[in-house]
Amino acid sequence: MAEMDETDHSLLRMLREDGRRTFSEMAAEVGLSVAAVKRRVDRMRESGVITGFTAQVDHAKLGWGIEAFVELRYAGTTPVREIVASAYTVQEVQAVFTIAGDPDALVQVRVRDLDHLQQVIDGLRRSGQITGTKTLMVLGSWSRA
Amino acid sequence: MAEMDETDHSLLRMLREDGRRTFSEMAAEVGLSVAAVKRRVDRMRESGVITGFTAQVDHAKLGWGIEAFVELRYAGTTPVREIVASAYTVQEVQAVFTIAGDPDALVQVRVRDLDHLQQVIDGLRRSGQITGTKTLMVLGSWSRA
DNA sequence: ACTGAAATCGCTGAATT
DNA sequence: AATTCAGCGATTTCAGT
Repeated sequence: MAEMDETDHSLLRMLREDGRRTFSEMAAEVGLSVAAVKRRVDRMRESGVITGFTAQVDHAKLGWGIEAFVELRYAGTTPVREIVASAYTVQEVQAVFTIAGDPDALVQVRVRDLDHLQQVIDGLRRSGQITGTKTLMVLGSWSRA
Repeated sequence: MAEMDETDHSLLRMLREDGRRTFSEMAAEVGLSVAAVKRRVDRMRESGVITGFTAQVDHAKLGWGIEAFVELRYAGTTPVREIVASAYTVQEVQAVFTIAGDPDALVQVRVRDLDHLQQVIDGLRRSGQITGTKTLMVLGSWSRA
């Protein structure tokens, strides 16, 4: 677990709110020099606390308006790495969570329309030793990020 | 739905891979001038395709090592906005997805340990007209981000 | 819509305390 | 571990095409 003081937490919060905020802006806000802020952010990257930076995208604006979670149940003999690997081969899969208990995995997918969702679910069913699925269609989502 | 050409998609892909990539780098890669690239990225922000930029964080390195999804079922009379609002009052909630059918909502939480998880689930149960919960503990996760 | 140039502003590393 | 400073590179705006 990384050593982080209050200033580091402030910088991290600022970068989560706006990943392109400049070192100068942040330096003014925390009351340090630009070089000191850069050093701290570099350190958070090196220690692995910050794993990267990314643009946040409104997928609906790109015509991928449908989001769903698919609960997957696998045959008892399926190893975890195979569960993940098989789900991941489906391009529309955004994230895979392996789960303790039932279901075995929760897969987040993003698709253009319901036909497309049907195809993706079929793809998931074909991609491993799957014994059952349950699809949770997302009506709305709110994220703290 | 926003009008995006192939160049826009390339720029968007680059910014999803590294949200702090410079305009100069991207300009070299797509074969346009820096000013043209800036104009396109500005346009994607204005049109809402890009909603922001953020730092990606390894929460386990900060001591928040446990992730879970909690399926929530509400009393039939509960309006959606109240479902979201009540779940959101719990600080450890990372995201709320309202769902068509059963369950009514899927809530992603991040906590320090199992005691903490217990408290968060109790908090969720208290925060609205909840008739049932089911917790899915995440063992591992892989994201395309 | 893109280019190129000019001015501004921010980043980076080295020397210093 | 923070500061200051100097050199360099990136951003931003604008006139021209």
